[in-house]
Amino acid sequence: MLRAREPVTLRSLVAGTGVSTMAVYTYFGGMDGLWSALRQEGFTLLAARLAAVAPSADPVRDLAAQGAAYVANALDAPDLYRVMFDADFELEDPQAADDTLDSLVRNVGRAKDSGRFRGDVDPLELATQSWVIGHGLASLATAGPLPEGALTYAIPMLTGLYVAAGDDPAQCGRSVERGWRTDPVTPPM
Amino acid sequence: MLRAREPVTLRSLVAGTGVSTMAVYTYFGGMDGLWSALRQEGFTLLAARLAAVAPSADPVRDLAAQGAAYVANALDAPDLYRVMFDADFELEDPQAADDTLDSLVRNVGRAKDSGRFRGDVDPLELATQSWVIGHGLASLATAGPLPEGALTYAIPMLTGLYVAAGDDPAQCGRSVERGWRTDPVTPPM
DNA sequence: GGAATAACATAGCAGTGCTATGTATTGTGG
DNA sequence: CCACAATACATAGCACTGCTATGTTATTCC
Repeated sequence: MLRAREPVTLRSLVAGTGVSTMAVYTYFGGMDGLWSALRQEGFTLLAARLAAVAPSADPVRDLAAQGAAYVANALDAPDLYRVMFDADFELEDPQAADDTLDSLVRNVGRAKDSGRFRGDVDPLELATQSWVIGHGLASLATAGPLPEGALTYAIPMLTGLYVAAGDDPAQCGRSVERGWRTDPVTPPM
Repeated sequence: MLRAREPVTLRSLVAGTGVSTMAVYTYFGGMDGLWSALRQEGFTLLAARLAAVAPSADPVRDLAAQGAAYVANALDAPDLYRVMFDADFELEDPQAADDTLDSLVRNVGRAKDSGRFRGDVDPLELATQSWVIGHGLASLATAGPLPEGALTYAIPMLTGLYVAAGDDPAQCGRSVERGWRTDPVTPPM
């Protein structure tokens, strides 16, 4: 994990590569393009990591496992995560950000189909709310104010959210707990 | 609301003031100190705004009203809000950040005392979880990816959180709804 | 195999935060 | 009341930043 936090400058980037500063302009069109490409890469990695959560017979567990994968992804590369949401949200490929949500939306749909969630639950809305919890935890944890242990707040928070969506409290608690405890593994490149 | 987002430079700051760049070093000790002072001011304003939420007879309503005040504060000055959580969390006066939470913690305690929340609820934990929801919404909304209307997700999310803490679902829904609809007013300076 | 095009390197520009130094201005002890 | 020390700034300049204009190769196409 990076700790030094020295500034990322154009000249420091090309220092060890034996290449000149112009290469950055050839491939990225400047520093803005480089940061943009980096954010894009961050969302691609995130989407891949969420997609790597193997679906089980329990869609609520899978939702919690994806939440754990989301937070773990942020903590594995906190600087990258912060860069992703630093600038105004203008990705040249917004599809990558949508893919992040889509895998959540699908699991909410599965939970509806299996009768765990009520029929009037909007999958996109509930997925977005799960995202808000994951981002809130990841953002505060990577920024500093939230202690590491507070990440387990995701368990009661997600449980409350999914119980409100219709799931049985006891069963939901077990599902979320098991999903959250799932050791998230970085997907192969 | 600021839209231009031109870079904040030392020379552009002192341009119209008839003062030289050295004044910034006399009063803030450099740009880092200036940004730090700006973050500090942001937390002071936020704490004042949360403290300005007048307590009612319904502590759950007050919690939701503080959530609304938190998000409104972020949306009134989105650039300031982002600066607050941009850098590593090193405030010269962490008390200002703690004050932000304390007013929430007190309302959770009131909800416990009135029997709305269970006795085993940890006020600091539940206040922190409310903060996570508020920050998640505010951060995603000010960064761009979340549409404006999604801020009302706070209502079902907070309701789910407080119902899980022991509140009656129907009563909690009414309290949170009323609290969230409270028009937040900027406190006098 | 000559020409057009891309992929770089070199050098330099305007602008950045910051500091060394100089110069008033203010407060203070006798 | 006044020499004097300390503060509050202004001026000039340094090292560094992202970026661009121009030159120099390499590659590709017909």
